[in-house]
Amino acid sequence: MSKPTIKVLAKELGLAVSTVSKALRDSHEISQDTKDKVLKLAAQLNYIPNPYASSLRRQKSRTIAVVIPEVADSFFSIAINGIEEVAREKGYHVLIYLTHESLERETEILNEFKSGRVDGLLISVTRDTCSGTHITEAIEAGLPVVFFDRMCEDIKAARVLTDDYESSYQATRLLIERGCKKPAYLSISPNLSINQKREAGYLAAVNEAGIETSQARIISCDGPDDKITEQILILLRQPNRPDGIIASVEKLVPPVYFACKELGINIPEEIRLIGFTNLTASPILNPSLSTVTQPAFEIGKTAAALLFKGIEKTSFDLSREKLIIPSQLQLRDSTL
Amino acid sequence: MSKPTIKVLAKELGLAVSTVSKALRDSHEISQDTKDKVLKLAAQLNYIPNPYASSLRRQKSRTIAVVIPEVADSFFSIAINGIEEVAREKGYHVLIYLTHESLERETEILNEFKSGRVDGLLISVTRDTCSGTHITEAIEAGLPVVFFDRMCEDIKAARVLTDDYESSYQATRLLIERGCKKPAYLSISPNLSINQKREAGYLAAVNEAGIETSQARIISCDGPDDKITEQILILLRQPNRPDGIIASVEKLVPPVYFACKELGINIPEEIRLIGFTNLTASPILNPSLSTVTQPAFEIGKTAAALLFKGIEKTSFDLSREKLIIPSQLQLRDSTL
DNA sequence: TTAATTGGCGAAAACGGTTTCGCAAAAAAA
DNA sequence: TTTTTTTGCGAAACCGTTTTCGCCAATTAA
Repeated sequence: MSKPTIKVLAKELGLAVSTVSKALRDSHEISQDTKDKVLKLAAQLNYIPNPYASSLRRQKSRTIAVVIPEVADSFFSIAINGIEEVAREKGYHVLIYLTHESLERETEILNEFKSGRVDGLLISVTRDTCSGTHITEAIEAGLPVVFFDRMCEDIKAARVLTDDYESSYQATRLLIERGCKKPAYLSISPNLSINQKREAGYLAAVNEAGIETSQARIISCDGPDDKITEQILILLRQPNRPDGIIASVEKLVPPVYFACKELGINIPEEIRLIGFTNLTASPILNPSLSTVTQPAFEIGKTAAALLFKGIEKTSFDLSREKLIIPSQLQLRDSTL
Repeated sequence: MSKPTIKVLAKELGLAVSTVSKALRDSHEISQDTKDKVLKLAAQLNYIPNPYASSLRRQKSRTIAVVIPEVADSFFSIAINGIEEVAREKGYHVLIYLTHESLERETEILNEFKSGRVDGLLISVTRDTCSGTHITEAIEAGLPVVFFDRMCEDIKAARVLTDDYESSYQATRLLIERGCKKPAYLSISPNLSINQKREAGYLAAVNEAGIETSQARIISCDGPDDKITEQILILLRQPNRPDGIIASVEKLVPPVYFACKELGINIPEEIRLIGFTNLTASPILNPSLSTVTQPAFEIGKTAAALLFKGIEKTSFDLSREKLIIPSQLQLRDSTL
């Protein structure tokens, strides 16, 4: 029993294929009577239209792409959750692509989209992306694009972000209020949009508090992931080590804990810590971690909803949209 | 500059579309000379073949589907990493679908695949799946299917699993060796394949040690996620409370920590704990958590590789394949 | 030398839907 | 009544590839 096509439906009912097609799409040209018959037989044979035939003719795929650096990260996986939810409601399918921070891969992937494989794109860029032209090319080729979280400042496209500057400012202020005189800011990728804003927020708070630049450190933990702990150890072994740390991405949180444990530095007594993370485990860390929690699910949902608006209403100018969903500061024992 | 099709290439070069198509696919019927010309122009115009036209004609999509209960879970997100890696190598695209443990959704999704949208399926089933026929139907319709992690025992299909029985047995033995007289096993979904094996492994170890059934408890934490902690509190408030806990899924780990903290029960002095989880935060929990760590990445990679073997070699009988990749016991402070 | 083969290419028919257009009959308007 | 409009449907083109044939010329075998 091979898959029934629209042709066999037509033959079975003594109708033309065009009639069947219209009946299935509930066209007004077809009588209710005929529609009923067609629908009935279609249900009976469990007819499922071939999506590729439809895509070819209609020049749309009912598919969107999600391009992200990494999926094994609480922020991105939760965001995907939000994206999938609205895609499903809309009857769209979701293709997923991981760049692993490789601009080259990202470029390849985006280039492929010029073929019309997807109707829209949700992207959180690599840390090296802003030098490329692949995204603007895709946009110019007519692909609706929404940045979420990580974006390129100078590309005119929709974006759904969180309040990186503000939340980083608040996090830094918190450390200072709790008594930190030498708060340090840890990052991974200096030129990433979100990092620049978080860094700026940190600096604003530090300057406002009148902390000398010599005491305010911005440490960029580049290099391979397994070397991060070493870099933090070096930082914490300095005689004039920081008494507060902002871990600006999730990945930096475990290394900070490791380093403190190794050096016998007590959190929060000797060093206060706050991290940008959505880890569910934050409350059960030792000590429990104060976090800047991003609205990952909402960002995913909102970005997807925006994208669909752009896909469905061509009159809608997607590129003007800039949505900010605030993060939340959750205070726990690491900043007592 | 609209997208160049094979037709414009043909016209530009004064060739037939069939010739161009064959040249692009490096057919032996075409002279090297012609191929060079075609390839050159194609590169120049950045020609990307329309995937849907190709899919329609060839009746294959170069796309696979990944159907999982949830993506915001360290096991599944890491597994996706492995899957995406091999899909990319093979030039395949990856569609992702989340069931959120709903059998109904899963059925809808699988039904859609009868249309030929995907060439293969990687699935980790919901906790209610085994009652349905949707998977066997898909297989019978000719879709290559590989189960990974969660599967249905009685469906004849390929599977890539970890050694749930054995690792649970070892974990339980560890608790007993460290002195636990009353180890309890916590689960979420009793009828899930992986749970049954883990439960069996637990029981084997418990029986082997001669622990009375009255002291060996299997607690099923059903109900909504936010009630889990309450159920564990009830368990731990019993006068004859357990002195060891196996948290058989990641989701149970935080509630156990919460409950112990609330009741002032010390881990590991008063109760030892081991969890099935891939959380990167395990080493920095309070106390650090001993885990059964599943080879999530390898499972994803292996399952995908197997699937592609089934897709590419029709002679290969996928359904006989059963691969087991062992988990690792990582001992930390929660079982000292 | 002629016959058989090979190499290189083009015409056209798929793949399975969608959409445009045309046509007849029925209904409404004149 | 005739004319116009509406209703319901079918024929055929089309989306962009792939693939099967068939053809002619050039090469090889007989």
